[in-house]
Amino acid sequence: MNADYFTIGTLAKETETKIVTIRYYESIGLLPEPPRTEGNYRLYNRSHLMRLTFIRRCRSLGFTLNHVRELLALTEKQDQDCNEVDRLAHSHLEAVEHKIQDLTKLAKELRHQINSCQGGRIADCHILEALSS
Amino acid sequence: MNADYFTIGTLAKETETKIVTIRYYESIGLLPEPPRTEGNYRLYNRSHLMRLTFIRRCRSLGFTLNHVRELLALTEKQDQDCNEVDRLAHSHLEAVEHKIQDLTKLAKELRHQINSCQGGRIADCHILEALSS
DNA sequence: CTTGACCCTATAGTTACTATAGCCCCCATC
DNA sequence: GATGGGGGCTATAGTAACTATAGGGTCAAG
Repeated sequence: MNADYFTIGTLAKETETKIVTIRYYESIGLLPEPPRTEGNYRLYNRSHLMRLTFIRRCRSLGFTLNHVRELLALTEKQDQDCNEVDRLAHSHLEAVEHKIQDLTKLAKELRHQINSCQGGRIADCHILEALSS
Repeated sequence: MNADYFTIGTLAKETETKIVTIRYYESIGLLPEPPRTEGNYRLYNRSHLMRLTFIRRCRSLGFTLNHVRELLALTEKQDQDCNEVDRLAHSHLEAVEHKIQDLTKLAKELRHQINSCQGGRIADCHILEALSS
């Protein structure tokens, strides 16, 4: 057994993902089928770890699995004609920048609310207003 | 009929939400039951619009409906003792700041990729690396 | 050689929608 | 005032992205 390989439980812990979710991603082709041990255990390496970490972060940022698939495809389309890649990257960048803007507004209001708490009571809360206009 | 009130179709268009999704939010108590016309049509106003806009933005930012429920509750807990509110606001702020960091990294790599496209071919892509460490 | 932690497949359940069926309201127009 | 088309209503079933459970095999430690 190579020290560079690890089982699904380790991968799950490192990425804070449920084991069943990892197998689910494999079943829908988002993660490649890894090699197996003689006892039929899946064996993962660093590249699986990176790919899964990427997927999980994207999911927590509100991208759908199809979005993630596209982003991963961008990675794999190196050294190819890039009109399509460019178009996709632009559209994803726009979405990402919009999300950053929204989150920045939300963070500002949360900080405001935390500051308002100094006196023991909440004065005025604009969390809803931050993202509702 | 007051001009300040509008039907579910209008609300759906304004918030880019499916009509069925609005009714679903009502059914799980995330949106209040609106008044009805004599013909049993739901009638919404600006406050419904704001609340739904907030919910939809939060969802697109990767918060679960339970997170959204908590954030909305923060808004409604004005003038109450604020230990709990403060704790929640801090924890949400932390999550939001983390999301901003991740998105900023992703945006940087997307911009890099877009620039690489100048020559007609993609040189090196680090989108995956941006969110996998 | 058994025990306990971990892995396997397969299937059913949950969350957050989304689509469809079958019917009602409203109002413009014939 | 009948009628037809664009909405709205409820109720139920289906989809996406997980999550839990059952029933069983693997493997290192004692």
